[in-house]
Amino acid sequence: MAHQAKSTDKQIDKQIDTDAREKLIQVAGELFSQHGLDGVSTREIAAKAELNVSLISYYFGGKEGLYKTVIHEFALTMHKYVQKYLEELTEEKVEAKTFIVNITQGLVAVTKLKIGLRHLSVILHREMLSGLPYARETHENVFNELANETIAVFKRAQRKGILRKDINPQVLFLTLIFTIENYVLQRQLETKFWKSCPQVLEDTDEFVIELVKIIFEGVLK
Amino acid sequence: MAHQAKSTDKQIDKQIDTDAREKLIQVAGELFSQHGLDGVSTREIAAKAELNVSLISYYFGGKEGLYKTVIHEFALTMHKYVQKYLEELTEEKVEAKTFIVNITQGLVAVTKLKIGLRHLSVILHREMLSGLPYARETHENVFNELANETIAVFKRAQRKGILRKDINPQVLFLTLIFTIENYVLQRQLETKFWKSCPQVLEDTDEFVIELVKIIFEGVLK
DNA sequence: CATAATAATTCAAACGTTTGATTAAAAATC
DNA sequence: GATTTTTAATCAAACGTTTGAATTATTATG
Repeated sequence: MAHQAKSTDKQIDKQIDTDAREKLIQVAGELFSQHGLDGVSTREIAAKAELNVSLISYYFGGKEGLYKTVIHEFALTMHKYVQKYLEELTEEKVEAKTFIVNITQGLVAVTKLKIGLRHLSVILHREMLSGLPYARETHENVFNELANETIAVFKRAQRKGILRKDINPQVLFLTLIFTIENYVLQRQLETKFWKSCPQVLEDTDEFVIELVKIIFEGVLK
Repeated sequence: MAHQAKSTDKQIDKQIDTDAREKLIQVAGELFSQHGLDGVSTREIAAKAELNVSLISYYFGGKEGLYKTVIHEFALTMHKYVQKYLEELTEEKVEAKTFIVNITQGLVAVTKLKIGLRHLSVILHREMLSGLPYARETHENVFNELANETIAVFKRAQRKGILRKDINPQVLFLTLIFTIENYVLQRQLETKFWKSCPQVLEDTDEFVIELVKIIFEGVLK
């Protein structure tokens, strides 16, 4: 009952977001990514944002509302990039010569986008561990679409003789996306999770190029 | 000050664990894996275990003590298997003929172990996202050891001409372990995270075999 | 253009509930 | 009968949220 208005038909984009609203989303994103929904109190968020606690209820209807908003704003940004990425991939110009280059470029783009939105990648990953209680819709709309299209590209490449036909395209996709997902997560941690692999994780381009080399060309011989 | 005793030099293994103590660890493991440390209350744990709340303080010195115990017991189990797995790998019998078979068997073993300890895999993964506040020691002792030894095996295989020398062994390790880690996590979720890949995730052997095929033999041509 | 009326925002204080932990008594065990 | 285990009752602190007043911004009016 307390969160509403601000859109009077005209002037929608003039002041639809107050400074306080944006600040809360930004600060909450950082804190939620570090400690999870239950690990952060509304008072902590308000204190770090230097705003009054009640503004969380005022703008978002409560703590959960703020959390959902953080995820939703992330989904919007992610969706744009994913769309753009998919449009290039779904072209029928799947050729042997440019295939590896296109795949690499796409993976680098997705990886860097996830790194840019690292806080929200962590939040979404934590959501996954709990069964997506607050991010199910976001995931289904954005990520499953990416999965379907990418797997379709692989199947097309198999038909054209670019990829081995005895490779499971779904496992191929999972291998790529799982590796990139964890790479982004580990990269953003202050604690180096795998002490044996320090410098490898610094340069994203280098990592993705190595990843593509391993997966597409193989490791043996 | 309330958590102690129970080890009177003799009779260590007779009654070192009470029924109540074991029940608390088991129930807490499930709940912590579902909702995280901050998402579960001591009263919830006690209620599900059908025990009194104060037993958590009595046996573990508090909620955090119970949480650490859950992780520690996991580490003990994991450490045994990792040791056993590494002993086989560090043999100097790295031969081209058996290399793929050995690697595949090792990966299947680790994957199935992680699936068997799925609750605790989730807890440890959540810990990772928060910077290992309670599981740093566990991770450094158990998992970095696994990483070092595995990477050493790859380097040895490179020297013997089994693996390509222009492959980064660290990225190779990360690709394998990241993929398996996420495979285990997704597998235990009731929510199918990647709707496009349903049946692929059922059979562990099949998944690992496909993974090894992709990574070691390559996907192109 | 100044002024009144209205709406949107911010605030300190307080609400009732839940939290993890403690206590002292009761029960069980040896 | 002494010790260990379990219980119900209780605690202060922290929780998310609500409140009603104060402040600022916007719109309507003369």
